[in-house]
Amino acid sequence: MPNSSGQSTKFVSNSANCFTCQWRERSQWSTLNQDDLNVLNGHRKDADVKPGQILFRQGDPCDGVYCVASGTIAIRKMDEHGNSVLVRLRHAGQTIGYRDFFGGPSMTNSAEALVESRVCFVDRKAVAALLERNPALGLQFLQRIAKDLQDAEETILQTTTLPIRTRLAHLLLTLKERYGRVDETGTITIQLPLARQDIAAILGTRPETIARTIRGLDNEGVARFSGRTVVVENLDRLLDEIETDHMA
Amino acid sequence: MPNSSGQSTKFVSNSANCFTCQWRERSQWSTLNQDDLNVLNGHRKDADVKPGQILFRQGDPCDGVYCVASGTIAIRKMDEHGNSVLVRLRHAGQTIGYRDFFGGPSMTNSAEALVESRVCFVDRKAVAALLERNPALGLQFLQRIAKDLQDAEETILQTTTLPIRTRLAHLLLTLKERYGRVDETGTITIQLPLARQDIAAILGTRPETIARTIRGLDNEGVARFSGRTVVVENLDRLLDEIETDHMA
DNA sequence: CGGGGGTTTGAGTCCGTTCAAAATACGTGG
DNA sequence: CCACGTATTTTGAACGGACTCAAACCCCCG
Repeated sequence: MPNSSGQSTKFVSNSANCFTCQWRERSQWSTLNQDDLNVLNGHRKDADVKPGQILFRQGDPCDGVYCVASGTIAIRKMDEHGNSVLVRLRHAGQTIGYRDFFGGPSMTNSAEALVESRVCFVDRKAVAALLERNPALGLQFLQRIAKDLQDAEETILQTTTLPIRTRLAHLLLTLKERYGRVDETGTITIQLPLARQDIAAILGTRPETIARTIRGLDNEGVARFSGRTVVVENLDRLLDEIETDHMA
Repeated sequence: MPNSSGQSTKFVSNSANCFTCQWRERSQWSTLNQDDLNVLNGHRKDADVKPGQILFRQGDPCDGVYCVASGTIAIRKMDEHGNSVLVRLRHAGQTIGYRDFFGGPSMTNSAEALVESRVCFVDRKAVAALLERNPALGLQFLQRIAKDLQDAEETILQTTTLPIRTRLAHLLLTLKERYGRVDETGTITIQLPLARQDIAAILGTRPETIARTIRGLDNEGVARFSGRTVVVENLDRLLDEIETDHMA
């Protein structure tokens, strides 16, 4: 059933450069020395991907790993009935596909650009060679997968216990870290990289519910929404949404 | 808020033995040679844990990893409001706590015996020493965490898309693998290691809902429940529950 | 026999869904 | 730059699955 239509992105360009990549120090590649970097950079291809474009599909063979140079990528998982969720977001500087690189023969989910992005692809053999040369790299991946698992368990807990409004507040708070800007008065402006239906897919609900929930937050002045721009004037109001749980 | 009451299990006994452990070949320790096994066995303690007894709590420092010699252990995660879910089950032959061993300083969830069990504990330093001696061990852990992450994502997908009845059917199917017995007529009998409230905690719902859902399956003859014994006479009936989705 | 935790059942409510339609945003070509 | 077609978002009304609260039941154990 997977890999039903369309084609995955072809990585042919070579305009990026690992040596000058601003994200390298914060990525798992930070452990690589100059020689290693030469290997990495030599086996790297990149591509410019447009919103909606697919990097790879669930079920595709795992040919290597992907690095996000800029933009935002959605990782989706679907079942045999066509149900799907947006499992996680990957941002500039993050790597994609390493779980399946170690875990299984094929991709267990698909990757799609949400906004115009630039992505690098590193061939399977190159990754294997680097792991051989530099054992610390494996530990880096290990720690990242461990973190991903923590996040996934956090998501499980939240989706089964918290109402959608609270989960949306959580999402806004995490998006704030990466896409938010604070002005002198303390007002926060977030440029969402997500369409409404993608917000729905992250929270595991329907677009209609998201529209209503957003309207609710907007009406009550917790956050002002217009298109993909969110303005939060009073951060405490938003924090209250996740504190109180609106249970007790 | 975590680690609120009671005390974790003390591991003092030394009645188990890694060399004769029947699960070793199927575990990540299968890569260890005789010398390595000596290290492992020398730094191992074990304990007999009763139903409801706690191995460790969320927030505890991560002092090492745990091996289930027999029985079933529940891994639970809770948030600051007291909400909790049963994130996964660990059975005889499986290891516990390796995610936090690599990922973070402290335990991100707690472990509790569901039935009378025997569990080994391996000291943090011993695990580190073994990883040093045998790099393949790290890869083994890597693959297991990757698998755990796959399972977690599968759970996320199911909890957000499937109704509880279908999820219960899924759960029964997986429990069948480990706790099921098939007689000559093809009838399957499953001895659940779980109380009703734990089934609820796995599916992310309330005990009342589980009681009603079980009653539904029972009434319709999909599976007969009495206490912790489940009898499935026609496996196809159960499989239909997850096939059709009862959507289209 | 009398707790006491776990399970079941019942009735009412609510949150989120479904289906359908209107409104808005977006991209493309004239 | 505007007009048009398409996709996304919003709104409405009705429905339904799971939750809440509460009581009864059960079973195991002392």
